[in-house]
Amino acid sequence: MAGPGRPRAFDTDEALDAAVEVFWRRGFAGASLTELAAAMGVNKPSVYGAFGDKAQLFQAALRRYVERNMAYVADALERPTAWECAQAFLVGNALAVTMPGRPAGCLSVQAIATPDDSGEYAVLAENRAMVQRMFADRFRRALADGDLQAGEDPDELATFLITLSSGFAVRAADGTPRQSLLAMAERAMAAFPAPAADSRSATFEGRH
Amino acid sequence: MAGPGRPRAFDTDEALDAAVEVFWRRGFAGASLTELAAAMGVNKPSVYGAFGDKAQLFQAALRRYVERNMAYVADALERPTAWECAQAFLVGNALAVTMPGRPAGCLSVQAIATPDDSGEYAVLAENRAMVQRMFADRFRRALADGDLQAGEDPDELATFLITLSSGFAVRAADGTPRQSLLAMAERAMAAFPAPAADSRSATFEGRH
DNA sequence: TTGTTTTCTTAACGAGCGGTACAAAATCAT
DNA sequence: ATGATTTTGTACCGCTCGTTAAGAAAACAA
Repeated sequence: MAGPGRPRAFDTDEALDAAVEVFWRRGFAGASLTELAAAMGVNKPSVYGAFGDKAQLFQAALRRYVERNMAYVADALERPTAWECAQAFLVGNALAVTMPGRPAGCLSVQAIATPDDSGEYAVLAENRAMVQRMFADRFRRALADGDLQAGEDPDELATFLITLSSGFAVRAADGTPRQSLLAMAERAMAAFPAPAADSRSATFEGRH
Repeated sequence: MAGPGRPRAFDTDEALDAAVEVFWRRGFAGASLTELAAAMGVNKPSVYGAFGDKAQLFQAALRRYVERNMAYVADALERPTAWECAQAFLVGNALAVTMPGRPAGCLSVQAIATPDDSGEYAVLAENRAMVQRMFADRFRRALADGDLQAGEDPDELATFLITLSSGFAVRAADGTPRQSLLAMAERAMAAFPAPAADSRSATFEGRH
């Protein structure tokens, strides 16, 4: 496995995890390479050698974040009904943005406030749009399955979920406690069509 | 009115309006004093002379923004019922964050992504908290008036509204069109207690 | 050993940042 | 006119940013 040349003196996976943490707390522009390199336990030129420039490092960190801290999305998409799918997403998001011992909020929402800073805003917006598309497709399938009543707009329902989760991220960063977000997830589900008559009261029990 | 000294060569009100626009588009950290001064049509030392440092300029811009672009909040708080109040707020917010010819999103949400940049994050979080408190108080009064059914939590309802509006701001900045946000406002109101039996279907008509 | 290759450390680069010194210019009061 | 006072324009300060040049150090292959 090892070719010629001096071996790398740090674990790139651990270093990337540390970078995720810093980007999560500080955002893209707010995270300086000095702070990043220090948190990663590595000198700045080694960061460039291993990950490329700041934008590439951020995108690697975003990928890592998605697969490590947004697993609840894939989880929700596999639920049998559209209603359970939506509920699992909102609850999973509320939990994810209020994880004890991790930065409050969502890297994908908080990392960049405003457009034009570079291309990074587009990367995050595309990430949000992708998640939205996945739920819209799921709801389209639910419509075909008859699991969602005809006349409902799958795109509108997906937008509803992503908008709520974006709000959750902002509020979590403001310090809103987990329980408040879970209560809002439950309330919001009252606006989701066709509670399917059975699952609604049961699934929230014992959660808070 | 005019004391001694050379008279100011620019209109401070117009200059502040220009600063609002820049902070709104770029955020606090993203707006450089060079860009601010250029947009204000003023040299940098004159900005300091008229407004103080960047933080003070930002707070003046925020105050201006609140009174010029968040009038829908005071408007909503004066509605006769809690339900109409909530609906007016969500619709007003959806319209405000998608104003044609103005930056998409909300200055109070977008301007600062992450804490610790200085004290500015706290200023904005306090602004959001204040609005939330105003609605919680309004809903407490509604409870006393019997306008909101007993057992409802005014703080939870207020948090629900602010969370939605934060989500609206993020989504608007992503390019979500006004109609989508209005549809979400209407949908979210299905989760708001006690539609009061009369007003719900009527108030949304002719809006989109 | 002697290259070859890769990573390491140190130190610095140019650019842009928020903020300011300084003197010329424009107004008031006397 | 003559100060006193305030704003204006220019030019600059120290600092931090992302990024890189340069050489020492550590592995492999011959």
